[in-house]
Amino acid sequence: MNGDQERTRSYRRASPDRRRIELMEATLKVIASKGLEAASVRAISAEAGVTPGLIRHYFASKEDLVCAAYAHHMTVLLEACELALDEVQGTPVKRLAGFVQRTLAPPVVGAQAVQLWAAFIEKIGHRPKLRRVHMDSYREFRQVLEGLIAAALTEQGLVADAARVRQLAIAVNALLDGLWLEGSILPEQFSAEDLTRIGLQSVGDITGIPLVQKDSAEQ
Amino acid sequence: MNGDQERTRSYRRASPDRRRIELMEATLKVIASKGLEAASVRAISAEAGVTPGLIRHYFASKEDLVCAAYAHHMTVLLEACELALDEVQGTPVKRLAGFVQRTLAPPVVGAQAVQLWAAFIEKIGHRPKLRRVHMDSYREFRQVLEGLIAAALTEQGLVADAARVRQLAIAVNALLDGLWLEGSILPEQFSAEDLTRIGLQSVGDITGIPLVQKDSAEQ
DNA sequence: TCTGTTATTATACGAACGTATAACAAAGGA
DNA sequence: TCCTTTGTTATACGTTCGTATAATAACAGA
Repeated sequence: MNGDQERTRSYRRASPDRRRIELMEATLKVIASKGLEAASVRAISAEAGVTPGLIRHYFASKEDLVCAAYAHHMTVLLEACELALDEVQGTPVKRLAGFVQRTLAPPVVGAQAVQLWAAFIEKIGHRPKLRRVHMDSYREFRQVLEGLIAAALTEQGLVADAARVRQLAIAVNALLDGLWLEGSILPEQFSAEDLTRIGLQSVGDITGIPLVQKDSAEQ
Repeated sequence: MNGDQERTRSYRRASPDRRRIELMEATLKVIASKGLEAASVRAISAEAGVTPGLIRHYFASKEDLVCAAYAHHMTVLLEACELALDEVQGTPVKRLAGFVQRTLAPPVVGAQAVQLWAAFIEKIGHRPKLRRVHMDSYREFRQVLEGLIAAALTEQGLVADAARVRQLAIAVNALLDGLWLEGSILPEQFSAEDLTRIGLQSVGDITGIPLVQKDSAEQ
């Protein structure tokens, strides 16, 4: 019935780099969909379509795999974020507004994303490696935000020293974090429009940069 | 050497209600200090000073214990929050400012608190009971915030309909969540003064209610 | 003081966990 | 075509997990 070519070949090799990524992404997928408890070595290897022993061939321990998966996840998110930023053309103010909108919409907002995030946050208290990854990611995200805010302030003719820009970035980052969290955890409570409207309005209030046009005028 | 009265009595009974609470609080303590992975039935019972079998006498399963512990934790937090609110006297604006300060300072801000919170958030995606507890807690917290904001707006002579108050409460709640999160996860990055100053300033910007006095004047 | 109730302990069982090791087989170079 | 390399599977070990059941002991009421 079936092609007999598959009968004789019981498995296929993959390049080491490719296999490592497959295992890390399988880890992320299992944690996001089934939860941390269900993310056993056996479940992860099944998701990746390999046998459990292979994990030990690429990672010294399960903890190493989880740490690598987290770092990989953050790297991908950050790169996607920066790529998306390049696509947003226009004035600095419009770039800031676009960034806020992207942060508060799928796929950034989503149940699986927050599940994954919470799973790693829970471990950060005990794992120095994970803490380091989190610190670096947070710092880089905030620096992107500082750049956007500084440029938008300049465009608006507002003056702000570095300390003030840093403070604004911290506040905006916190606001976006909080909206992202509740929008992801309780999606039935907020519509997508609610989230972006509140986000744009509040970021505008905090920074003093109007991101949402008043009524129908001033387009 | 020791009093021999303890020799003959190998254990002490406790009232059912008392023991239930002890087990729930031991659960919270283990999760907060050692993490979810370490929170086994044996570790929890050891923390509570009893044998593992006793847990099954009070809870049908470990999952039941964890759910009950989360609900208990949220109840205690909310009650403490409301009690603290009663202590803050003064004008509605000062009450709002006091509430923000309390939210962004210990013991609300802290590594163990965020660890506990993340552990439960991670489970919410799979456990309807936990999701319900989270929804109720979030709603109640936001309603407290809405009351504070509405009163402060009225004091300032500002008009706002219910929808706008709700939107402001969502934004303020998100901001406080975000500041609380990063302040708890990376305490070395933010001083306590940073956190409250940014919080008061930003909440003031969002709501249009000045919560921090300008320079040294207008006291 | 005795007796009944039940909170608590003691012990055990099967399953699943992370890890270790040896055998196997797929691919590349000679 | 054969041989070497090593990615991959197969199997197994010891531990710890959540849960179940029987024995024990603390306390209340007669």
